[in-house]
Amino acid sequence: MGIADKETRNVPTLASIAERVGVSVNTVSRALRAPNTVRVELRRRINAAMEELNYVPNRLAGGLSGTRSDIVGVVVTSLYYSEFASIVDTLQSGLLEQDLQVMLANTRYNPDQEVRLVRSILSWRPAAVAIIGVDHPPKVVELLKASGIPIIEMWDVGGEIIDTAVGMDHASIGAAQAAHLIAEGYARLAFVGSLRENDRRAQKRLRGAEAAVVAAGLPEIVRFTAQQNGSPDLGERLTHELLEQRPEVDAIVCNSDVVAFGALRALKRRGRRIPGEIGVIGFGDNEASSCVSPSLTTIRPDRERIGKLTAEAILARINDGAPKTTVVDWELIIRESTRRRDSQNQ
Amino acid sequence: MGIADKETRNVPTLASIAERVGVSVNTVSRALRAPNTVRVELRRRINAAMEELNYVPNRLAGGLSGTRSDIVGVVVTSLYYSEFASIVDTLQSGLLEQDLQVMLANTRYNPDQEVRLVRSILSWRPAAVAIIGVDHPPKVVELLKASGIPIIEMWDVGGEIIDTAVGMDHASIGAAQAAHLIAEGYARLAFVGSLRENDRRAQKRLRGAEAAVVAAGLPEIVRFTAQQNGSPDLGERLTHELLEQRPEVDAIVCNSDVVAFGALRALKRRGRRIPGEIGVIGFGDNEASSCVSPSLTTIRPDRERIGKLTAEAILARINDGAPKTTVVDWELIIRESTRRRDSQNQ
DNA sequence: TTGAAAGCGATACCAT
DNA sequence: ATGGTATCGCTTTCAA
Repeated sequence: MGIADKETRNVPTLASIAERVGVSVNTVSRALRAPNTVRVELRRRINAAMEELNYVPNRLAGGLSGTRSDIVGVVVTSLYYSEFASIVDTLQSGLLEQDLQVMLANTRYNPDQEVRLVRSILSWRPAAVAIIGVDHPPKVVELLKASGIPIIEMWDVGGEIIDTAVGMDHASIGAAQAAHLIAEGYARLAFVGSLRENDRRAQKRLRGAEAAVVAAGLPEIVRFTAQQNGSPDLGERLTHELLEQRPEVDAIVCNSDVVAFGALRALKRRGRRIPGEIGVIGFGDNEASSCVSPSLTTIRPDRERIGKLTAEAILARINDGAPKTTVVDWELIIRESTRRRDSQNQ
Repeated sequence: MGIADKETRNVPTLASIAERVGVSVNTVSRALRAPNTVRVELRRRINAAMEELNYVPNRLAGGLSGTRSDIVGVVVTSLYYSEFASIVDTLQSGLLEQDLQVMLANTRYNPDQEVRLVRSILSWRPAAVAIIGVDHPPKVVELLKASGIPIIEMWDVGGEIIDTAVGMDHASIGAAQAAHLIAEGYARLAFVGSLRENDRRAQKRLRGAEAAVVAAGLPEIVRFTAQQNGSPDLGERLTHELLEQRPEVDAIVCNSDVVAFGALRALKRRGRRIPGEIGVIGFGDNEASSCVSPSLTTIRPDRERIGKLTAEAILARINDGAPKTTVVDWELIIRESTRRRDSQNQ
C-alpha cells in the first residue's frame, strides 16, 4: 500500500456514494447534515453505502464552501514539562463536543517562529485561535486582528488584549512569592532559572517580586538566569554559581518547579539547611513538588480551568457572544521548603 | 470587531490581489509557488499588495485542488504528565521544516473516542497520520488502511503494524524491570499504578515482568491497580493498600514515575527503609525522578528520538520511501530506590 | 422529499 | 512570462 497508489486509489466522495445509491450528491449531503429531511429508507441505504465504502467526508471541501472550518488554532510557547500540555488537553476536550479540531503550533519562545506559525495556522481558515500570552510581535497582532475570527489569549492577562483573554496576573504572582518569603523572615532574595527574552510572563513575575522587595526596604533581587529551557540541571548549575558568588542570599525564587528541584539538590549537596538557612519557592506546581524533600512551596496555576474557560470562550465567541476577559485565580501552596514558622496549609 | 462582521469582512483572496495589481490570479499564484517565473518588478508589486492587505493563502482551497494537504494527524492517548508531550514536541518541530501542520487528537485511552477522532482527522485529508500504539479497534485499522496515506505507529512495536512503526518493545522493558529487582535480591514483586483496559503497553510490560519472575522461580506478581490516570496520590493510596494486604512484598514496579513518587511517600510514612527493606522502580524517567529521595530507579524511553524518527519516517514515506519499522532503545536508570549493592551507573 | 447548478479559492494544464 | 479554464468535493440556494 504505497503512496504511489495515490493517483490510482479512489477515495470515496459524496458523488460516489450518490452514484452507488442512485440519488444526487445533494441528498447524500443532507443525509449527513440534516438526516430528517431524507426518507428513512433512503437514509438507511445511504448510511450503509458510506459504511461499506468507509466514506470519510472531505472537510477541506466542506470548509471551503461552507462558512465555518471547524479548526481551532492553538499556539503555545512550549510543550516541555507539562507547562501547557494540560491546558491543551482540557481545551481540546472542551472543543471536542462541538467537533472542533485542534491544530497545534509551538513557537518555542521564538517571535519569528510565532509570526510564521500564526500565518500558517490562519491559512487553514480556523474558526478561532487560542494563543499563549498577550505579548506578541506586532505582525502577529495585525494578522490576528485582520483575520476577523475570535482570538483567545491564554495564561496571561497583564497587557493589551486583542479580543478575549483567559489568564493570570503574573505580577501579582511574583509579588506573592516575595511577600511569602519576606513573611517567613527571608531578606536576601535571588531569582534563578530560565528567563528568556520572550517569556514576558516570567519577566512580569520577576518585576512583581522586585516591587515587593523594594516596598519592604530590602536589597534588590539577585539574578542568576539563562536563556535555555528550565530543567533540574539548569537549576543546579545556577544555584551553585549563586552560592559561590552571592553567599549572603537566603531565599531563592525559581522560575519553575523543575528548576527548583535542581536548586534543592545543589543546596543539599552543599549542606545548606532548607528552610532553616535558605528558602526555596517554585512556580507551576509540578506533580512531583509534593514528593521531593523538602517538599516544595510553589504557585499552583489552575491550568484545567484556563483550558476549560478558553474552550467556553471560543464556543461563546463563535456563537456571537461578546469578548470577555477572565482573570483566573492561582494558589500559593506552602510546603516545607519555605516554612520556618508554624503556618497554615498542607 | 465582532463575528457579526464576518459576512461583511472580505478576507483577501488571490483574486483580490490579482485585481489590485492588475494581473490574473494565475500570475499571483505563481508569484507564490514559483517566484522566478514572474517578472521581478511584477513580483515586487504583488508582494507589496499581499503585505498591505495581510493576505494569507487559503490552504483549504489549496489542499482541495492540489494533491497534498500538508496536515499531519497526530493521535495520542494522553497529554498528562509529559507522557507524550515531548514526542509531540519533537515530532512537530521535525515536520515544521516541510511546512506540515500538526492536527492533534487525544483519545484518553477510550477506543470509541479513538474511532471517532481518527475518522475526524482523516476527514481533513492529512498527508500522514502518526498515532500512539499498535493496538487499535478494528475500525480504526480499517479506516487508516483505507485512507492510503502513510501511517506511523509510535511508542510500541510489539504487534501487528499497519504501515510503519517507531517505538519500543514493552515486554522487554517489563522483563528488565523485574530482572533488575531480582538481581538486587528482591523476591516478592508487586505491580502498582494505573492499568487501563486499553493501555496495552502497560499490559505488555507487566507480562514481560511476570515472565521474568516465573523464569526465576519466584511467586507471581501481586497487582494493585486502578483504571484512572496515574498520579502520586494514586500511587500513595494503592501502596498503603498493598502494604496492609500483602506485607510480604519487598519490591514495587510502578507503572509510571509519578505513581512511584506517591509510593515512596507512602513507604516513608510507614517507616519502611528504601531500598533496604523494599525497592521501588518506575517507568518513564520523569524530570523529577533524580530529585526525589531516595532518587528513583526507572526506565528512560528516548522520547526525543521517537518524535524525531517519526517525523523522518513521515517525510520519507510521503516522498515514496518504503515503510520501515524502527525499534527504539530505552535505558535502565539505576538510582537509589533499588540499589542495595554497589552497582554501576549514576 | 429530492435534484440541478452555482459557487468557495486555490491549482494545473494548455494556450498565447 | 502571462492568462484562460477546468477541476477539486462539498454546501447552498432555488426549483421541481
